[in-house]
Amino acid sequence: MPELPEVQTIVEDLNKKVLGRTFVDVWADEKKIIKKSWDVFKSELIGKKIEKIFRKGKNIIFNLSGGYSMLTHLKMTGHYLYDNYDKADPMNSFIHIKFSLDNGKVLALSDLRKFAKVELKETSKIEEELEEIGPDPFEIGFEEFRKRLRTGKIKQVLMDQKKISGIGNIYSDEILWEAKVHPEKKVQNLSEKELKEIFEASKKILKTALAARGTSISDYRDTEGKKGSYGDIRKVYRKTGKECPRCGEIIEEKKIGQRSAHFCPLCQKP
DNA sequence: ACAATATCCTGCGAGC
DNA sequence: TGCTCGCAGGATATTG
Repeated sequence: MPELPEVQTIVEDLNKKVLGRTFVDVWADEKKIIKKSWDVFKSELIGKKIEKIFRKGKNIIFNLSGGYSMLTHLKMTGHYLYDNYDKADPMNSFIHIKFSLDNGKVLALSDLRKFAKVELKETSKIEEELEEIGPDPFEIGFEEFRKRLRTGKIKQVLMDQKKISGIGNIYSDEILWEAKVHPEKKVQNLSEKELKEIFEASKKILKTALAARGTSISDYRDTEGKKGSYGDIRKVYRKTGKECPRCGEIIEEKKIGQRSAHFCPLCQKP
């Protein structure tokens, strides 16, 4: 599922490929992904030029001409595919939206589970929406990071986009393993040292994953339909029953909230 | 005010 | 072999 490293990779690719292009047509077979009337969406989008593409948390925002912006969230299984992507991979075959561009090429949105969200609104309204989303670990220093966490189980808090954005289930597991902190530990019970470790681990893991172009254990693909390689070097996520790469203990899995957490019971004591 | 739970969706792997 | 069933999960809505 796309988290910060995957979304950032996509945004960088999109900036190289579709920045400055104008939408000439749009097609969809699953119109519920669009949050407003299809006819209105289509008529508002066509003719708009892509002036800027950026990321806020896990959201991708296209600033368009005419004071409009398109906000997209890929949720679990969404990914963008551009022009000549890898069609041999079945994961790239769940295409529900196709944006036709003025260079004759197509930007498509593939989404197996159809959870993705596409919103087209005035830029000021989109900006209001984005204010709800907290900063990612690269945008703040340690003091701000600590201030934003406050209470709750650390894994859940790390995944709360209002507090800190960009981190989901995969990287929260990896970050907490790196920082040697149990996922169920309460924020208020964490030492200064542990909080600092978590903050530093957040940046380290996300940076490493970005360099690997993300994690593609299940569904994530880049705009060419290619996989990222962080899955090959991950330590704990979906490694239940395997040995901890640091101490050799068997990795455990536990439901925290509705999410599965993977951790080493020896390195990450409760 | 906050936290726990249900909801959306569909391919896949496990189990019979 | 082929079926059924439950799981995966981000964010939001709903309930406690």
